[in-house]
Amino acid sequence: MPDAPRYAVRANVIELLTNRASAHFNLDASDKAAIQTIRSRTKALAEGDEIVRQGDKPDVAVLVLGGMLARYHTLPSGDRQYLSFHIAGDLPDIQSVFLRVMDHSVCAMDHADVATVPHDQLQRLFRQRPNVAFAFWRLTLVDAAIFRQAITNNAARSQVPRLAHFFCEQYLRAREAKLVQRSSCMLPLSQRQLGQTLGMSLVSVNRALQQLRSANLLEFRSGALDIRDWRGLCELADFDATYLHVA
Amino acid sequence: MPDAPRYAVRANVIELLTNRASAHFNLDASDKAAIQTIRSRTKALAEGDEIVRQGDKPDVAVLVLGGMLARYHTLPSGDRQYLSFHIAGDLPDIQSVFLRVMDHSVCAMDHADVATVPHDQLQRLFRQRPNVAFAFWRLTLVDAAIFRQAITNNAARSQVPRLAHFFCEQYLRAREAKLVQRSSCMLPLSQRQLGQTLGMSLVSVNRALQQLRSANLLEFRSGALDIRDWRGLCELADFDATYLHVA
DNA sequence: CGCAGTATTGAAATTTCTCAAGCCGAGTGG
DNA sequence: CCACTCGGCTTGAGAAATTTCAATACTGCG
Repeated sequence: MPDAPRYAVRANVIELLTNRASAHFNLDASDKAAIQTIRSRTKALAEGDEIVRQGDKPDVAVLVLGGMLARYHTLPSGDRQYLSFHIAGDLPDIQSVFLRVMDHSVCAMDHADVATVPHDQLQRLFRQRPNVAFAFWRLTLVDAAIFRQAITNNAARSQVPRLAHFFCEQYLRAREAKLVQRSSCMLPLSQRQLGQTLGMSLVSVNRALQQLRSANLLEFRSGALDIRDWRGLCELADFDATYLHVA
Repeated sequence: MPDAPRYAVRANVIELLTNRASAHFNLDASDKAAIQTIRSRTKALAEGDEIVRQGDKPDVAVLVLGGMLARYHTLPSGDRQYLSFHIAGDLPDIQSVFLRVMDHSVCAMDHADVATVPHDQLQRLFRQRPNVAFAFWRLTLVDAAIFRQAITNNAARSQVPRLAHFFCEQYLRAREAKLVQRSSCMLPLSQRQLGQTLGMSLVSVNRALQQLRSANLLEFRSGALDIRDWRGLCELADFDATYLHVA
């Protein structure tokens, strides 16, 4: 028997999809009804499980129900570059509906539950319901805006602000998904993985973390991020949430 | 009277749009006919002209007819981080159809000609012709894939391969747009701007360039890139074109 | 209890940046 | 036509940031 459920799984699929889509485009009743026709399969993942790999040609897309997934490039050295992290309600590989070959991989950072939705169902839905298509299109556009910000973060900010900016983003996205409890959210990354996200060495991550801690801006340990001084953190990070295009 | 045209301008709009869209999704005759109803305004830009700025809420999108545009973030220091460069056929800010506020700016790197297309026309077109919507959606997804690659390039590759990778990408995209002539393409960036793209100092760019030159891989000067050894360059850069999702 | 993976620390090695000066080529005005 | 200027390119060298190496804790789990 699989692990005990860490959160309600089944039946969430439609609700998550509908909520997420509604947040991005005005949907009417028929749009929502159309989303209800989607049929998916849920699946439990263990830490490190790869759900799709660079080079694959999947015929389903993944919806995160709980836990955290990551997208990453695999370098010839075998090293990873993490690109983004995904929480409940995200569709980390929805681009695969239109881009046949995966240019990156997707894995679970921790236990996670996902639903897989066949591409053809999604494409049919998008074809019949332009509003729904626009909603998910917008989702992928916000995704791209986040990637742009990551370019700037990795290329133009020095290490401490860079790390701070990353935390701001994760925290705000978690809050948006109602996954923040008392100023803290799940963030199951090791310092090494943080380094593979931000282009920093493990040692540098460690030292940057200490600075953030000792400035009393946040705590980060055992897979959770706890914000102590949001204002201060944003200021240090030069964080402006516009690019997340919330609301 | 404006500058003499450096390439055919008018009338290209529909052709460029149709070609670009067809490259991304199978269009039938009615789809193409619908694209023909698009009405646009053409505009000549001088080097440095900003066409939209971070924070703007534009109601038109831009199609590049000739020359080169760039997208960039402006940092609080006033410094720029370039995000991507765009050539004939590209729609650098099509995301603005669905994301109201610009999270970055767009400027001309050189003389450029563009057409502006009202958002509402595009949205109407997408609503009536799902295939066309899918084509342009896919375009934005390739864009995102390019951003992902830039994250990896800036964060995980050392300076010489990083610069090499950037050149590979620009060259291949130019070739795709039929803008390569005898192994060379336009690339009107100064070394400083190259640095603001790749997160390198001007001096580092200069030294990395010298290495690429002396290894006989390429020439780069006065706004043009000339490839001498494509194989060698790709190898050095660890360049794999999959992410451009050509064809 | 002990292993394995992760975190922490110090110090040397390396990369990269900054500063500063000289060069070169295109455009300008005398 | 030439001196002048300006921006971009090139070069050297010291300063700073960052990585690597290596050794030592710490922690959760079997």
